[in-house]
Amino acid sequence: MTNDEPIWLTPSAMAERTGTTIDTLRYYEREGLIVGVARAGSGHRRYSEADVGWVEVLRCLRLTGMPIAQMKAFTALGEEGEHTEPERYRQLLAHRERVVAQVRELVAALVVLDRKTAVYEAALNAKGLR
Amino acid sequence: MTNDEPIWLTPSAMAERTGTTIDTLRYYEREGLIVGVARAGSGHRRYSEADVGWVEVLRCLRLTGMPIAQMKAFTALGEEGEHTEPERYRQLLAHRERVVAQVRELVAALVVLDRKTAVYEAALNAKGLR
DNA sequence: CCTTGACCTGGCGCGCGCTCCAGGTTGTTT
DNA sequence: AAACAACCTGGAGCGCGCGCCAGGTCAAGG
Repeated sequence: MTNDEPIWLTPSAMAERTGTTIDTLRYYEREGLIVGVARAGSGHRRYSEADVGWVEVLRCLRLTGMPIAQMKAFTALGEEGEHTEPERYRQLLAHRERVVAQVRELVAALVVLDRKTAVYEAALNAKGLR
Repeated sequence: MTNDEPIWLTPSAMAERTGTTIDTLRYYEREGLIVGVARAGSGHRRYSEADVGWVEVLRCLRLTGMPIAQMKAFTALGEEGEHTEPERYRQLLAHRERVVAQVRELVAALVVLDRKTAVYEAALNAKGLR
């Protein structure tokens, strides 16, 4: 086992890896969305690969519109232990359904927008043809 | 031509029809997103069917993430006259592309979430089987 | 030894999109 | 006539999700 390579990430590296910012990472940690971040002797954060994975999950949840408060609850469950797995699973499935609904809503909106663009196309064609 | 039936809508009826709130409608009007709303002698708003159609477009734009400022610009173009049609068309197409990108992002996030749920399923199954 | 830059904590600020409130008018119902 | 609901204007307030800044520490390079 050799682990003298940079097996961890600095805050800036972490931000780049996960497509976030340092400020957001600190904010999430303060809110309890990221727990157990290691520290160097200097007090500087040292993110593990596991942290990367977790932040990627967090990003998915945010991107799909989950409020911070809910992400907090979800994270807290994870901290409570294995016995909360069924509940976490349930929450994830519920959120998944919301995301599917979002997609449907977006697609429906696209249809409306397309009707609107069609009107413009017709108008512009009419001008072209006259 | 008979038009003594309720050919227009009161603010509350409008809110219900378009799935918004009275406050939002007033806000949009103040921001210039809705123009030329008729008034009764009392000063009360009287929305037309054309208004309904326009608000539905506005809702689609908002639902798909267009900022108010951009909707404002789009509306202003419409007020400027027919010669802005090509530009409005262009903006609509550009926005359409952003929406498609959003959908793709959501779907990608769904995939990640599904991987996560799969982990829970595996864990829960393992428990069930032991 | 001095500079430079990445990082620390704590907390304030902010843009967005509403949402709500006060204080007043209108118009319908009983 | 009195009550009640719906509407008006102008403006303040708010929740969210960060972003930003001051003032200080730490580590490495020249």
